[in-house]
Amino acid sequence: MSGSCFAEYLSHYVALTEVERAALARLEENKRDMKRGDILQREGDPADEIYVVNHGRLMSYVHVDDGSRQILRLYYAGDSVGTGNAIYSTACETIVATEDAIICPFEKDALKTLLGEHPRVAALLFALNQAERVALTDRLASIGRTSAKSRVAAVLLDILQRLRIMTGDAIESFDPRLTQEELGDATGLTSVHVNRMLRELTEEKVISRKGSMVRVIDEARMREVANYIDRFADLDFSWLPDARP
Amino acid sequence: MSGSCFAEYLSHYVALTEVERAALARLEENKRDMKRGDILQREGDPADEIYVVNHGRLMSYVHVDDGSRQILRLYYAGDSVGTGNAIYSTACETIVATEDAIICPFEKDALKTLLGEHPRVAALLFALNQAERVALTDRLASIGRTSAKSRVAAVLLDILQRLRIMTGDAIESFDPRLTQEELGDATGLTSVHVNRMLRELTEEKVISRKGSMVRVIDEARMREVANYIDRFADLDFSWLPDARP
DNA sequence: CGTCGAGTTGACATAATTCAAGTAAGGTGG
DNA sequence: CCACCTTACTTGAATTATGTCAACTCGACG
Repeated sequence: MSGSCFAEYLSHYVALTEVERAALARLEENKRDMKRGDILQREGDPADEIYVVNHGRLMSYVHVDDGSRQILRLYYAGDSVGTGNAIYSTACETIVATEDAIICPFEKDALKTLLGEHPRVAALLFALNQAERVALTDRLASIGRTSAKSRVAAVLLDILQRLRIMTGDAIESFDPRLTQEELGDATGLTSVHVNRMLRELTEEKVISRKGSMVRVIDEARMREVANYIDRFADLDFSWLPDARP
Repeated sequence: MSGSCFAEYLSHYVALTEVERAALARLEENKRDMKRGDILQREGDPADEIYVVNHGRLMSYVHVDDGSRQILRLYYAGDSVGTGNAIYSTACETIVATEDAIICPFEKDALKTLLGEHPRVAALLFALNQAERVALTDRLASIGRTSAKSRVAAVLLDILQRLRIMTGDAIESFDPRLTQEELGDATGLTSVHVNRMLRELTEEKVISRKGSMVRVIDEARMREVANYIDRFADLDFSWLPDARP
């Protein structure tokens, strides 16, 4: 099997050397199984480890005052999770599996070695951090400045886009693996209102739904509604340093 | 004078070697003056350069559909700005000075050199990216899940906190250097509503205002209202690799 | 076959926006 | 130094988007 999901995911962007692949694979030596709903870490837990998703999907969230929560990110195979743990001694987000998953924990110290010995990988991680930063700012704009319908469309497109990259397929139909309540927690809405927005999108024939599956019928319209920006269209990794010989 | 604001800022967290300082200072060799309102880059501009703030304050924002905008971040001396440019060929955010400023542009290629030759600096930048990521998720939770008053309080506290770190002083009075409209663009509110929230905070004696100056009178209450989390209290840089000899 | 969580829908409540009409403050040219 | 302009701030009234509450349906599962 693939030695490392992490390496495989990074390979989408840059051709890795064998040495680099091996170094990345070392992060995935340990595996841990998770079932849907299992919690990887809670806010406030000691933050000793970072994780790579080997299989399945997870999400991270934080609680706010009144008991509601904000979903921060969704994670897929190849993503690193809990990277914030690198710089904090306690976790600042809760991480939970949204479907059965396999994750690979590694000690913070392994980062030290990796970054110290593989400058190009360090640069690549820096680059991916930037991508994540931009993804977060896109969500900030979505939640801060767009309508409920737009936000719901945006989160759905976001998931679809990521699944396409993972599978390599031009799918239009997918399972978000989030309840309407969770979609609400991701978009800053209530589950009731998410439901109404889904209904409207359905009535307008932008999407259709069957069970938990969502099919994007009119993708152009969907992107328009969502204010969607394809951040993968424009990537530039030309400046990465050369691999160390 | 200080060779490098960037180095100085990083020194808050890690003792840099002379070699590292010199490498960082090299990024700040060129200086460019800006006046309040000057635009450093616009969304869609070619993204060839990254910047370090030498002096003054800036902000970044994106436009959304209907002509409104979302302010993404505020920048202060020592911050790197436009780091997203590293991985995109066109800029994804507009950057503008909120007061007279001096910024130091450098080519993406300089990053290549820096990250390749100074692994510990690379690790430190990785770490700071994580801090920025967490700051963004805090704002996501603030905008997605808290009331207007809470959001306004949060953005004010955020600015105050950063000014304190910069000046090293325990100030309670400061000038946000943002109009109420801009505060609205940062929090996802209208300027009218920002005004009302400021009034309420004033009436409740949490803050007082004179001209554009804001004074935090009851900081405990302010933090409570804002749902504030001090992300600087809990930092852990112990895992950084050693400086290269 | 009953229970439980998720989804659905309507009626109503409320936070925040929009519109509109002002006031204060700072900058500029005469 | 004053009159004028402009931009930001302030406030009230009406409107709208979204939230709240409550009831009901549906399908999964033991």
